[in-house]
Amino acid sequence: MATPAGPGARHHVPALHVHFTDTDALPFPTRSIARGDALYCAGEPLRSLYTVQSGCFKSVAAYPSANDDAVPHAQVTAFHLIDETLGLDGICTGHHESDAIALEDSVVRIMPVGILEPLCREYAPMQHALLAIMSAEIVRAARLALMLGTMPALVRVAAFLLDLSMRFDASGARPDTFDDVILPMTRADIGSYLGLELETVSRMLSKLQREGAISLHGRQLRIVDRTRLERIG
Amino acid sequence: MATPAGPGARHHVPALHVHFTDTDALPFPTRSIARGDALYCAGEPLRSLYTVQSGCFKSVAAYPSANDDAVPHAQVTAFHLIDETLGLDGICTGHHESDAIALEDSVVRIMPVGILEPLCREYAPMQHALLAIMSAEIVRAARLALMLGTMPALVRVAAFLLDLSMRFDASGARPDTFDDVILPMTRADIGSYLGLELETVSRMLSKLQREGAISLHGRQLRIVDRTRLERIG
DNA sequence: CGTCAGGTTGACCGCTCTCAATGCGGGTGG
DNA sequence: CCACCCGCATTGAGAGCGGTCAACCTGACG
Repeated sequence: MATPAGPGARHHVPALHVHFTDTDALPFPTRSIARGDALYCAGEPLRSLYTVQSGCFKSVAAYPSANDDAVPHAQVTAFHLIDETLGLDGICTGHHESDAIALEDSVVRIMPVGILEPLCREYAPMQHALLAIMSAEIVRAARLALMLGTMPALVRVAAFLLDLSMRFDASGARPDTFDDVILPMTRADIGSYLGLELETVSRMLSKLQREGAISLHGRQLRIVDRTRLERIG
Repeated sequence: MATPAGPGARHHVPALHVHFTDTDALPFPTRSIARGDALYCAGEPLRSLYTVQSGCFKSVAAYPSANDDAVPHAQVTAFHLIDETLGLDGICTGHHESDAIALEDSVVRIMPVGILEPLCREYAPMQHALLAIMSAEIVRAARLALMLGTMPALVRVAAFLLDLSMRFDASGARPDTFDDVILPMTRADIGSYLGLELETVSRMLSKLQREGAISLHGRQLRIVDRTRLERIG
């Protein structure tokens, strides 16, 4: 690897979901979404990008089975925590490519696309930030693909927990300490995201707990031995 | 799926690797790369984006194993055909996240990043095109992840062949008919991209041939029964 | 003609999926 | 307050897909 870095080097790009710090001053409107409701659905015309102010979302991409299965494969393609941006996948077609579902009662800041492009033409830092966010999203998706293509289940789960805890910590929104996280999604969501069945996720979590890397009660997760977890993931 | 579409609907976003049509008039310089050489390597500072004028590339992402394996997992994350753009993953960090290796003797058009952002601020269509390309790359990577997470080997290989043939056709560069393609990459490259071992790729190709969907001799591929292939992939 | 990279095919085994049973917690209504 | 239910989670047993190892084949090239 050409980028030298210390332990935990894999995560030297922690802010994969970058946020629009420069727009904090701008009076964008907000919108509240109840747990389980959709912020937008696949196929809808793209009206805005959204930044999570509170709560949490998952992006679900549906896959039209060629031979009209009644079960058109679907997969969670991303989780979006506080300060992270949703809707980027819709820019290319002008339509959303996935559903965005709230995992908790949530609030988002609305950035209409019609305003966004002219804004970026005026403010170079804003343009740069948008490009950086999109590029980071490309990198994030590519790493996910890499993980799904090459890593065994235990490694995927461990890496997922590390990534999630870092992002929760970055958001600074939780009273949780660095090592305490409440998982906002179900085992099925995690499994879908990682390309595993929910039973496999559960088994790997149990295994990590037996090995002393984590402790968990339901969705309450504590990272007991981060070093051990990093060695695995 | 909310977007209605005819057969082959999955590929209703054929131009996943969009190209800069609006810049054709601009006198960007070009560079030639010999087969097997690197256009850039991971970790290098991002100087330019590149559009393929002739030839073909693969992007290879290296993954630093936590416990310094001598074998730091690596995976092909993309193939880049004519008119498709390389280097987008480096915008977020200012450094390339992957190696770009030429699969044939190739020529690229060079677009310095220092010029790109000011240019996009002046020309709205160009800005829009760049955002569209990056968004499309996000969608492409997410779909790859989806496929690696949910599809069995035969489906992955079939979908890959369909995707590749469409992109070759879109480039219009080959004398090949729609159904004739010369695969520029090895079985190992395909396997790495699809999260499979090269033996599995070979087996799936043989199976598709036995079933009459394709015929292949080495890297010369002919799609005999596209409908059948689409039913699988 | 030998060598070597790339490709094909076979046999075996392990990881993960599948199916199924059980456990757990938080609601709601009797 | 308890019974019941329902979504979610855990755990086990068995099967299958794909990884692994190995042998062999093919074609290009010196």
